[in-house]
Amino acid sequence: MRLTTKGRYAVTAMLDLVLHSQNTPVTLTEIATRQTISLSYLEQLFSRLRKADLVKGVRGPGGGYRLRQTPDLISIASIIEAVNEPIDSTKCGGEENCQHDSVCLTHDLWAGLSDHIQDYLSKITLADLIAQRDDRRNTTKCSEAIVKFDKPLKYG
Amino acid sequence: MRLTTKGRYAVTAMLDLVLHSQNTPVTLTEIATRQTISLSYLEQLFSRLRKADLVKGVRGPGGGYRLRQTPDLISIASIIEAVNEPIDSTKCGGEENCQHDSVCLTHDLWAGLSDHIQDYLSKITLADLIAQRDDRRNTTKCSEAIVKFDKPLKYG
DNA sequence: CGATAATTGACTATTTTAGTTGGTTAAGTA
DNA sequence: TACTTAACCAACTAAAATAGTCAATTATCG
Repeated sequence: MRLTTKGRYAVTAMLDLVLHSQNTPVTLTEIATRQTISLSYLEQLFSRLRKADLVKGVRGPGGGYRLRQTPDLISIASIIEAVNEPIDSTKCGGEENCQHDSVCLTHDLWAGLSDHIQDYLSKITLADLIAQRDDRRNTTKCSEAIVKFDKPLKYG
Repeated sequence: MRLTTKGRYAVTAMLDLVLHSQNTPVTLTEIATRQTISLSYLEQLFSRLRKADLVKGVRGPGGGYRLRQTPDLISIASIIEAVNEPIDSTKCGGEENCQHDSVCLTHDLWAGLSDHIQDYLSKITLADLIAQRDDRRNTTKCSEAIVKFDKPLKYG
């Protein structure tokens, strides 16, 4: 699992989507202006997020994007995986010329690390991040408009 | 802490350096041919590794590179940090316009993740990887020439 | 002195990331 | 039906990071 700014953009956008989800879908234009990410780049990212079944696009006026599941079911790992190309860790996978040299050793290390991060991020969901935010709001001076979830949100 | 192929190259090269360290320094040309990394790219990487005091260059015939410390004192984290640009995680650090929005939340997440990986990789040393390799050699069919450390190696 | 190999810097190529442009398609609204 | 909205799509450009090339300098060994 690679960690680049691309995944970070995707997580930011998804978080924005959740935080501003009322019963109506959230448009990419809104997210773009709020998070200062270019609309077209968001389109690329959401194309992948949609294909990974994390979000659902709703066309036409009043349209936008909506989560497919509740935020507690969407892990950070799944978001990052969705936007990144699958990694090619099969360089010396099971080949017969494998000599357990430094290439192989590094491969093992990276695979282990990847698993580790994967494990870590798969246990953190969008809901966790929001809960963390709510915890903080009490102790900080930040005066952000509170997004209330007084009505049950639509998903899928 | 970013995880890219650059750090992976650096770790691979450092591992190769350790595995082929007799009492004489190891040249970049050797590492380049063994690991199929371009010499000039290795030069760039080792320039940084040297500035981070992980290796020491020895000029002239019979020269090459040598570890500064014993392999059990060189963590994977230190290698990756050495070759990567310091990350600019100060986008919304302590600014007054911080609203704990999704940008901030993602920042917190990333910072936490970075710490986590840092912690994980700082506990793995080059010596650990070699030990892992030695464990494996007994159970595999690989017939790599064994690098014996029958003489104490020079460092620094 | 001559060969070796690090050291340095400028420069090029490739890939990834990010953004732009210009459409089409679906759905809601007047 | 016409118009607007906003997803969806594809080709293209720009910027950045990664990877590699080339040429020169410097230290050291024989």
